[in-house]
Amino acid sequence: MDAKEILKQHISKTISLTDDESDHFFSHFKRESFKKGQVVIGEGDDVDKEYFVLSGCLKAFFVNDEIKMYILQFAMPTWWTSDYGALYNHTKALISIDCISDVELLSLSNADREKLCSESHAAEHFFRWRTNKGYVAAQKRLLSFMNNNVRVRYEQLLAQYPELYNLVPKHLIAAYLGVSRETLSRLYTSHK
Amino acid sequence: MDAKEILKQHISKTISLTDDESDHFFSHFKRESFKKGQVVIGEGDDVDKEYFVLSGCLKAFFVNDEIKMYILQFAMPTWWTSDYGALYNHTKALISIDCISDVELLSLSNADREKLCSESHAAEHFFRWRTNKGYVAAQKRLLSFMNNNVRVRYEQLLAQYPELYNLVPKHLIAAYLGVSRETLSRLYTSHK
DNA sequence: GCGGTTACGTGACCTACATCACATTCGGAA
DNA sequence: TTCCGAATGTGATGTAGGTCACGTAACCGC
Repeated sequence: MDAKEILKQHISKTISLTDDESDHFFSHFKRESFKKGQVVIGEGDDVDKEYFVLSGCLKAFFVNDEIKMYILQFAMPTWWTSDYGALYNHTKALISIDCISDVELLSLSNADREKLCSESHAAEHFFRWRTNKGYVAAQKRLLSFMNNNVRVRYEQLLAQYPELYNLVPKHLIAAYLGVSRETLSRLYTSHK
Repeated sequence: MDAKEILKQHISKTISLTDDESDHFFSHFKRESFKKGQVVIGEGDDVDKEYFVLSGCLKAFFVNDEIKMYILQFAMPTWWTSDYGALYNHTKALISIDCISDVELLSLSNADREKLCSESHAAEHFFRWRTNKGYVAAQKRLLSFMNNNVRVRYEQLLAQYPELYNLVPKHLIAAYLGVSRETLSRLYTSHK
């Protein structure tokens, strides 16, 4: 399935567009390819674009004191990712994004998103609902953080995204769960 | 300042409306008053409305195993609150909301919000940006949770919302920070 | 194929925070 | 005013998870 088709199917879950509208929407995106390990957004960068994942997996993360890394999101196909704080507020990136595997992306600039939204009520509607869902998911994760211990959070993560188990190294899973790699390692070796 | 004026000033930070448009927008809201301690949304309720706070303070919280309470949000004047997961997905409330002080609210039903958004591109734009900001704030809080210990999170909270110190009991501050009230108490009594 | 970097496990020990128990203070209702 | 429950402080002790240290195995570039 080609890039346009993947994007089209994704947006059609929220809004209906004619083929012409869909083409117009797609025409604002730019295809970008990255190799495993490449940096898409580095800390301190100016952030002008957000990204729609066609294939592969990225991580959006924050590094504290140049030492500890916390992963905010594993971005999988049909997910959107960027440093939205920096993108919306026109500040330097605090969050970095790099590639866990080779990836294919569609990028959309801040200006083009706003252009699409102002031209098209439907586009505005789409982006409203995309963020609504993201907001609810973020609240849910926050709650899980407060409410559940590491073992439960680990099991929930794998239950929801089983493909992560083979796709990403364990120390990154630990960084997503907010624990040390040693603690995560002990979770599934120690019985009970 | 009356309710309409408060709401108007709030939305004018994001979009420009004529007086007529502003009146039309406001006409979909219903004024609601609650006394300290009253429940606005209870766990298990059907959720049909979201709320804009005119005055007072509410808490949006989750109770685990009928024992531990975690506060997701202290809702202050000009903030919006609801169980958005339940509201958007038409499921029963998992989050409860009640009043820390006497409260004046403007309620907006799900249907009226969608009506406003479909009638008015500007309204859709407003709600998109409202959620965008909420999403960024939720990510920031998640990061603070992973990155900072209780003392730092407590200091950040009071630095950002000093009024909370006198307004809400400490055990609720603890529930927001995700720690026991005893631990919070020891933070500011023990030196250093 | 070699050498080094990365991933991962594991033991010993440390620390932040939770839990339990109890005392004290304070605000609101009768 | 009196009383009761809510809010708060504080000691003793338990525990999840962090940190440090070390070893091994897999992977990657040259």
